[in-house]
Amino acid sequence: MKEITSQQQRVLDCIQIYIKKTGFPPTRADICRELGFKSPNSAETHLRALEKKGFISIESGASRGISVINGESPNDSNEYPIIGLVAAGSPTLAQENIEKTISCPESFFDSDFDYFLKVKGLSMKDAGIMEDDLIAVKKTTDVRNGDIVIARIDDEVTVKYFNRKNSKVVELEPANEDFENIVVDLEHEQLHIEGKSVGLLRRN
Amino acid sequence: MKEITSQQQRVLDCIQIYIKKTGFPPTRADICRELGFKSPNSAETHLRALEKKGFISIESGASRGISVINGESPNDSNEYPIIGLVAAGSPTLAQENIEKTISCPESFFDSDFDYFLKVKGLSMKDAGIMEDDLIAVKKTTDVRNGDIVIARIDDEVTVKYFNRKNSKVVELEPANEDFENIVVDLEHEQLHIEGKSVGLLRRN
DNA sequence: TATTATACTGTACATATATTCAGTATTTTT
DNA sequence: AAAAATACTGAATATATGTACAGTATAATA
Repeated sequence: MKEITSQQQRVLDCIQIYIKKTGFPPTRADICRELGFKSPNSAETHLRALEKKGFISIESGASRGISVINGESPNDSNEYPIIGLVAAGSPTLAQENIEKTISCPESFFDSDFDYFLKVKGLSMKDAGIMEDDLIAVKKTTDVRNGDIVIARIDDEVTVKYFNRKNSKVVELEPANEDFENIVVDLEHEQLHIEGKSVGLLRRN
Repeated sequence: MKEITSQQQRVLDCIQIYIKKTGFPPTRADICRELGFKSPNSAETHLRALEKKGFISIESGASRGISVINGESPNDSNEYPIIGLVAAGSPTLAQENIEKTISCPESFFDSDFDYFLKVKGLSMKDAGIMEDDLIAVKKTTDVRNGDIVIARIDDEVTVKYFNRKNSKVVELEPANEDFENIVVDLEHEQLHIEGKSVGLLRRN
């Protein structure tokens, strides 16, 4: 994406503000009125430049056919389910496990994520994870030592620090001295990594 | 808001999907194409009905001048500033104190809020508030015992539990035994309550 | 039973709108 | 020094689009 000029930035801002106010994009004439241009071609050339540089896309022939690419607060807001950390059973996205959903921008956390997990218990207290906190979980098995993971052994789901000791042993470590490490011998037990924490949300 | 019919719901869904896909609202002809109508007037009458019932608003004369009222994922997403908890100086919304902004739905936390405060130090560790966590702060002086407040004494800003001992003394209590209570004698010191915490956001 | 709302087709037309062409001038890049 | 990009005015035009009018039919309401 090339550099934007200050005038082009003004036009881009104008488009975004117009959409925010009215719900639909401006015409060339609208842009002229907002920014004081006297010819619709002034807007037109700016739009062409913005399109060429990748900031907007223009649907040819369609009136108001402007859409902002990577708009800072576009309709990229999605519904993410809140899943309860039940004692038994993996956190599936099946309807019956979903307590509620939260509307949240896609790029809200540093990494993208798939659902919120509602925490039970205080085993991760010293990591600042309290009861009823919502952990933003990214579904992945690609985890590293020190990551906070959502792990499942048989039907038991827990949130713990991940620590691979060697090819055969993984330790799941709580962040609370009242709890014990869970040592998993991969030769005799199955360990499922459901995902890892990429963020946390607490609502008082 | 009156009851919506199933056909009107189809039209409303069509509009929202169209906007999500293209970035701008559909024309009457677009709606006809999507839903199989053969006359633009079919769309027109549905639009009028939806407007009358309060689901959409129509800008008269403007092409594609449809905007959805209370759209499920509308433009209710606002920019909230992140303010650093500087050792000295109150957290004002002045430009120089704003590190960044976050796009976030207005009703994201249980109460509305005004800004995010980036936490320094571990004095509220046992309340699950860690270094660099973002506290959602609602500007208010209406705080109660047990609330987590953003307090300022002279130029020192801290996050602590609020505890009013009596009419003359307030204690600000950390959630970390390594820290001491701050006892404020209101007759000799000025205590400013900047606001209280209504939520927390952590980005790994 | 009369009236209103819903749910369409089909035609027509004024105007809202995108878009091209012809200029002028300044700045940036090659 | 030439070429390209930027930043406009002004006029012209094809068409995209809203919208009104004329019908038909069924369901809901008063």
